[in-house]
Amino acid sequence: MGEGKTAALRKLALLGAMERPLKISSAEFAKVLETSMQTASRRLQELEREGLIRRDIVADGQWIVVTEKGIDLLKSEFEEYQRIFSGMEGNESVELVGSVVSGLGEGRYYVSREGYVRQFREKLGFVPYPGTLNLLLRDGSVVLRRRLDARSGIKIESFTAEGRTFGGSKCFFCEILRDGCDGVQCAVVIPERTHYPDNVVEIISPVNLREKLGLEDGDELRVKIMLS
Amino acid sequence: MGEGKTAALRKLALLGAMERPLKISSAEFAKVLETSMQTASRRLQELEREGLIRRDIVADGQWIVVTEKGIDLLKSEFEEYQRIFSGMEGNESVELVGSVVSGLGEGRYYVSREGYVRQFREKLGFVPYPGTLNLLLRDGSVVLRRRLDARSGIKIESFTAEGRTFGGSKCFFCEILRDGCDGVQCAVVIPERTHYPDNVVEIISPVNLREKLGLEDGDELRVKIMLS
DNA sequence: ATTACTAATATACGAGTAC
DNA sequence: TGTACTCGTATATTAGTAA
Repeated sequence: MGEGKTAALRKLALLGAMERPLKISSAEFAKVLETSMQTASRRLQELEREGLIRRDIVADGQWIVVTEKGIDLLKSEFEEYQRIFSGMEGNESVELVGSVVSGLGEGRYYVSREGYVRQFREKLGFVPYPGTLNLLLRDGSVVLRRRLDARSGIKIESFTAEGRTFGGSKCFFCEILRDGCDGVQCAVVIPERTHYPDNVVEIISPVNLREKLGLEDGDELRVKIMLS
Repeated sequence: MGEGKTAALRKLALLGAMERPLKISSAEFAKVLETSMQTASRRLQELEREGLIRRDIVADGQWIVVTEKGIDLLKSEFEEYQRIFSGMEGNESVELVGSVVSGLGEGRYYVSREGYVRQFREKLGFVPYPGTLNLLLRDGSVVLRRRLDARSGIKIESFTAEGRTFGGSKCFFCEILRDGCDGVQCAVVIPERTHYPDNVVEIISPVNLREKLGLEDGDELRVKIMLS
């Protein structure tokens, strides 16, 4: 019936077992969890075995207190919910992991077109080094990246020049999560092309990131992308 | 491995499926949940069957969006966590359910003692009707009531009069959750006696609650007790 | 009353398979 | 590639029992 281990821990916390020892019997706890007495008893054993609660068994029940480790576990779930519900109104970020790959040199060409450069300077506040740092996303990050699809980001308009059309894109400020990268302005650029792969992100920055960070193809990189 | 249904729903929400349809395959979702592809697939079926998500299955995956019902479920879990963690710093409350029972008339005697009345007036802001409304707590509420043990409440000092000692107690403001009870000042009184039963609460109020609410023995009543 | 076994049964999981 | 079966096995649950 219940949802298992953390649900049990959560109920104990709700009953105040984080603040002080809580006196409760397995039968009473079973009613709280809406399960059998045996399962309630077993849950308490499990939680104790995993160091999430401390118990003192007495004749007519047990005194229970949630440990630091237990509180940490609850906190991490709480933080997930905070991200879910506060993320809806703004300042949110996504962390992606991927490995450095060489593009086809296309990035270099596109990023330095005058029509783009002017918009980058005005909307991002910097003129990018002519070239993009391409990241091939790891499994889990591909799905996370799709969060960007829901966001409008910073719009870069399409324009015509040299007798052709250069498509629009959207940008998100980001941060390379690596030592010596604090304060380096970066952004991911996501072209609006309908058939753009979803397992790659292109990063631009005023500096040559590849050189500054000594990156080789295949190196893993972690990027924090601002959704707001 | 995972924690089941709501954990799956939570992950979907974290991937942004509350805001817009999320494209994901069972295999990808399996990696997020750290489980098998089959289980991931089954989870999505279950969530759909229970109306927590809506699905659109296409050739290369599925589009998923969390329904209103799903959002409500997540919200209710989020609120539990908020109660756990914000409750720690103050303005918290506990809702108890119990049935009205007749006391032994003791309440009437004690509550009207001058030494108590003076303190009630000063510390609670009202002079109670001479008599207490006794609630025999329901199963689940007995455990919840123990949260009051962790709180100091509003202290009523012991005193001597009529050649004997009248023991101390602590009070908590409360609110009767029933129509026509808005704004009626109430408080629960918990004597300090060591052998006081834990399945009963005594409520005082400037008015005769029994009469005002037309209560009979056995009627169920819901009370919201302020812990701060 | 408790907690916590044991053993029978119910449920959940994941490899294999179909489409 | 996908989703979603089946089916053998692992895990979870609970009635009964012991202490």
